[in-house]
Amino acid sequence: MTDASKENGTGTAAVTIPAMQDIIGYKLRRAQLVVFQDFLDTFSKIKLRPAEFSVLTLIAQTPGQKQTEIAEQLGIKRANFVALMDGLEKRGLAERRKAETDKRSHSLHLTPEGVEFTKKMAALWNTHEQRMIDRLGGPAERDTLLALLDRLLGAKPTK
Amino acid sequence: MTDASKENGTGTAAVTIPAMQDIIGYKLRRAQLVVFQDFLDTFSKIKLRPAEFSVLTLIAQTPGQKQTEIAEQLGIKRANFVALMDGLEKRGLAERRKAETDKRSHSLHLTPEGVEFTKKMAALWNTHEQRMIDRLGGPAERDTLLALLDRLLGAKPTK
DNA sequence: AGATATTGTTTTATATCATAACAATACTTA
DNA sequence: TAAGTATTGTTATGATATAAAACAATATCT
Repeated sequence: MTDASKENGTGTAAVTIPAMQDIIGYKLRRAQLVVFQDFLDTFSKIKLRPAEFSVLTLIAQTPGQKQTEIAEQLGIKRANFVALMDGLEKRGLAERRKAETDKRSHSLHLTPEGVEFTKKMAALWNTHEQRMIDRLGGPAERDTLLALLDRLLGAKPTK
Repeated sequence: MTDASKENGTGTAAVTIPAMQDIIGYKLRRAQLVVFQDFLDTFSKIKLRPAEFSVLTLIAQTPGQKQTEIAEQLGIKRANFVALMDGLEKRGLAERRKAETDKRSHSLHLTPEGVEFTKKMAALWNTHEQRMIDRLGGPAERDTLLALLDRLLGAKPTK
């Protein structure tokens, strides 16, 4: 029995002290750190961090979105997105364009160099992701993991 | 097909741009944040953060270990452990005792109040963990998830 | 005994993340 | 149309997490 609450025969519910290894949140955190470390090692050669990777990926996927839209999808506060985007722009990978329809907003695009960079990035990512899939045991296990994680993500607190 | 690399019929391997939702590391991170948020909400009433929870749990489980041992198990740098332990000590939940055998080290113990506190903590944790298990679909799915996460944790980079 | 290692600690640097305020622009509605 | 309100990108700032370097006290090794 791995459940944390059990009956102890006295009529009172015993509160079992959890074992850290069996705690969902703890193991999630440790696993995330391990996977991110592999990511960081993999991408150190092109000096790209996870947040930058995700932004370039979203821009490549759907060019023209504005900053707030990209930031929101990734759970990045728009205030913190500014420096991140500044970095990508200074490296010549992405650019802000004044939107015609809404002069407040910037629509985001990859530069030609950004397109090239993104290809190398995606190739690197493949090696990283394949390593993670191998560790899991194969694509079926990867799919299972993603499905379970989706369940955790599913119902955000209504509050 | 959710694989990132496929054949495109030209004889050259196409590098597919990953979809963020299918990236193991990304989904892991998002799920971890959601679970931690539930933890934070649950434990805000007793002002306890995840790191403090884990330290109290390990001390309760095995009293008398020294700081470095506890810190190492949790992946906390011993330098950063000091302030954390200071906090628990100031709250009267745990204490450092001079070790007889090694005057450099401190052996860590719960105070009587710490023991009481830990019971309330464990009860709160049960509600949190049960919520996570419910989201996953049940204890079987929880076990599956933990097993998959263990695989990711298994082979730390030899480097 | 002398060299070397470990323990807890302080200090410091960096990265991450959240909040508040602001100017420019857009939208709503009276 | 004018006035009030909301949104967008931005700056500034604070909180937290994390890592590294150095140090004194003590332990261990040779």
